[in-house]
Amino acid sequence: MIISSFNVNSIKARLPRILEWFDDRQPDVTVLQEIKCVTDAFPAAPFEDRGYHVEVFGQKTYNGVALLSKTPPEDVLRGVPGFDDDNARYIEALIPHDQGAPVRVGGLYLPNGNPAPGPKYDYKLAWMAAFEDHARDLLAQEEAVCLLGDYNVIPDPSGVYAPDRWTEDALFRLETRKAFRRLLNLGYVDALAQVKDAPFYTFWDYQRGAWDKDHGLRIDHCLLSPQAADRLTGGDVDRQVRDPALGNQDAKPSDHVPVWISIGPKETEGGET
DNA sequence: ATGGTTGAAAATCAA
Repeated sequence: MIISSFNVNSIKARLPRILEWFDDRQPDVTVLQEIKCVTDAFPAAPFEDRGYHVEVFGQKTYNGVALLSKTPPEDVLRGVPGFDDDNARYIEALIPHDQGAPVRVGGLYLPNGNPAPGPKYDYKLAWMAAFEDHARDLLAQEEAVCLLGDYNVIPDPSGVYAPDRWTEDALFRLETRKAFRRLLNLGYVDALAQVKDAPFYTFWDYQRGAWDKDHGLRIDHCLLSPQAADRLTGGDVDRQVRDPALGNQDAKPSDHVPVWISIGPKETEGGET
């Protein structure tokens, strides 16, 4: 079962390229971030035509997340429990697996937090604290859990093209990295780091020719509970989706690319692939 | 040191 995440930076502006990627990757579950539309305005039809169930947590102009799955999702949840958030940044559902135990999938769009320090950074840290509480509660259920999306966190220096230039940025500040590390210390596994060799990136700024110079950031992540990590069979970053010269030319690329992992029916011999 | 780009929206704000 392929579980994927894609910060699309507007579902409407990106639709031709998103559909092209869906047809190539054929994910069983996808979470989308920054759809930038209200729930009723989400273009569900082309996804439903491809056999997906569509769950949306929309917002006007900014943010907005969605969860699309080939099997009907159960226990759909919108927002991080117990956190009073003005923004639509989290959606979660229990997804049946055709051969094994179901996987609880949470899709998140963690606040950017810049400029730091300041109120926006305080909001980021508060969001991370609430998410940590929820992630801890999920672990206690002893299920296969996959929490993926745009974390807006660079976990370590390998995740940024010039670490020394980013030490004061909200995505890379020590306090941000420590909050991310606390999630891992709960018992979650950074799945992409398991299946790929560093360095690799998932985002390239639109400005300053970042793509051409490969000035990227690793900020989209997939965290797995032990029960899910034991079933990890693969994963990758679909980097080609960022190339303006490739793919459907009816739309420009997002500044993020899709990431995906594969979850098998049961525990794999020796862990990974 | 500044500027460079994109999207939604209607002047800027967020990224």
